[in-house]
Amino acid sequence: MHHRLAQGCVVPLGRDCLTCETRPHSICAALPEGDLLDLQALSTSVHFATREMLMVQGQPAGSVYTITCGCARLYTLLPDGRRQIVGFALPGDFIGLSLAQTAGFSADAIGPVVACAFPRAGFSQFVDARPALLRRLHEQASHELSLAQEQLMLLGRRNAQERIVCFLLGLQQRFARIGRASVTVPLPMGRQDIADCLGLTIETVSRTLTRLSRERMILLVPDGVRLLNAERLAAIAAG
Amino acid sequence: MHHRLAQGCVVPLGRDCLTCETRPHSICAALPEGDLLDLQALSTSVHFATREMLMVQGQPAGSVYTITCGCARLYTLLPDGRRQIVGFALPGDFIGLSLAQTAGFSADAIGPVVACAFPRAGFSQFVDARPALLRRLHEQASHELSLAQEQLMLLGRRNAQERIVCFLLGLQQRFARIGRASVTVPLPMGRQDIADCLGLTIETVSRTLTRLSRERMILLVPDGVRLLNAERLAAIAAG
DNA sequence: CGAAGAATTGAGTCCTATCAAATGCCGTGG
DNA sequence: CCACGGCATTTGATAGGACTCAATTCTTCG
Repeated sequence: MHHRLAQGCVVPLGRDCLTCETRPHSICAALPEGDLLDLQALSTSVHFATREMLMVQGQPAGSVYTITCGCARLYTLLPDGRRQIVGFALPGDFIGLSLAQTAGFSADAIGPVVACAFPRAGFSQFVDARPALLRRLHEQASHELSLAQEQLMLLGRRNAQERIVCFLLGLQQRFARIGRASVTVPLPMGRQDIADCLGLTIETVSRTLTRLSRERMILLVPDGVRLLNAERLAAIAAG
Repeated sequence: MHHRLAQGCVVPLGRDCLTCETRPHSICAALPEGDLLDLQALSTSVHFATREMLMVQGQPAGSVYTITCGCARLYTLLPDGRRQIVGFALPGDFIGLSLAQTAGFSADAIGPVVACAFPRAGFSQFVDARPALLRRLHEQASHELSLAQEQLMLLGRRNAQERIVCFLLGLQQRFARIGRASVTVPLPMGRQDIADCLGLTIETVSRTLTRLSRERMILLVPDGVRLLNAERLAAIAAG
C-alpha cells in the first residue's frame, strides 16, 4: 500500500467555467452566471497521476472536487485489508458532497485524472450563501443515497451474474448521461476494482464475463465491453 | 403481499413541538422556536398499525415523516420477491429525506408506530425558505449516505458472523443516541427482517445468533439481545 | 388448551472463494 | 525487431460458507 499523498499538480491553464463542457452535468449547472464566476475564483484545476490519492478515509478533506476527466475510485478499507469500492467517479461527478471535515472514504485516480478543486471550507461558505446550490447538493446526495440503496440490494440479494450485468448496464447509463451513449461500455477500471465494487473475487468476475461472452450477450473488447443482447441483459438485471 | 394502503390514523391530541421529546434527535432541532411553530402547523400526528405502509416504492410520496414511536422498516423489492431492507427507522429518524416526489423505497410499520407527518409539497416549500433546515437535511442525508457505504462494506466483504455483530453494535449505538443506552439491545424486528437487512437467510441469522450465544458473547432475551462480551464483539466488528 | 406463526435445528447442496497455474498484454532494452 | 520481465487476466481444481429443504421446538394469543 503506497499512497502518493501528493495533492495533484495545479494546472490553471485556460479554464473557463462558462465554456466548461462538464458544467451541464455537474453541480455548477445550478448556478447563475454571476455566481459561476465567483465559484471559478475559488477553484483550481488539478491533475492526478494514476494511483494518486484525492482523499484519504478519516483524514481532513482539504478540498472537494468535480471530476473533469478520467475516473476515480472511492473505497473504504477494513483494517485487515478487505476493500469495498463504494463508487466510481466519472466526469461531472462531485466528490465531497457531504461537506464534512473528515472524509468518509478514500479516493484515488484509476488513470490520469483532471479535476476542478475547491477548498472545502471556502466552498462550504459559498454554498451557505446560495441555497439553490445547497438544494442541488442535497438532490445530488439524495440521488447517491438512492443509488447506494440499489447497490445494497445488489450486494445483499443478487448473484454474481446479476451483479455483473447490473454493473455494466449502470455504467452504460452513466456514460450516456454525460453524452457518451454507446453499446460499447468503457471499463476504465481493472477486474479487481470491479470485484471490490460488486463484492466478488477477481476470478468470479472474470469467469462471469467470459460466460456472458460465450453466450453472446457481451463482447469483451480492450478496456471495455460491447453489449450485444440488450434485451437479455435487461431481463437479467430486472431480476 | 397485502398492503394495507391506509394512511394511518390522525391523532392530533396534545402534540406540542416545543415539548416534543424526540425533537433534540430529529431534524426539528435545527429550527428556532418561531419556525418550529410554523412547522407544527404543517404537521399531523399519525398512528400506523403493524404492517401498515408509510410509503410505497415508486409511488408518489404524499407525506414525509419523523418517527416518534415504534420502528419502521425501509426496503426495496425485486420483481421476483427478493427483499433488501435498506434501513430501520427509529424514533427521531426522518423518512423522506430526498424530498423527491416518488419514493425510492417502501416503508412499513414493524409494530405500532407513531409519526409526525408533513405533507411533502408543503414541507418542501417550508424547507426552501429556511436554508438552515435544508442544511440540516443535507447533513442528515450525507450521514445516511455514509451509513449506506458502511453497509456496502458489510454486505460486500463481511461474513455472516461479522454482519450480525455489526448489526447488533450498530443498533446499540443508535438506541444510545436517542437516550436508551444499554447493554441489552431491543430487537423490534423479526429474524427475517434481520436476514433481509444483512443479505442472509433467516436460518443463518438464527444459527449465528445461537453460536454467539453458546460462546457467551451475547445472551438472547425476548425481543432483544444482551451484549455480554463487548470487547470480543468489537474485535469482530473491527475486522 | 390448541392453532398459527416465529424461531431453531438438521442434513445435504450449490455458488462462490481459494489456491494454483497458464496465458495474454505491453513497455523496455538488448 | 524481438526477447524478456512484470503485471493483469483467464482458466482449472478443490474447498467451504451460506443456502435450501425439511422437521422440530418455542411463542403467542384467541
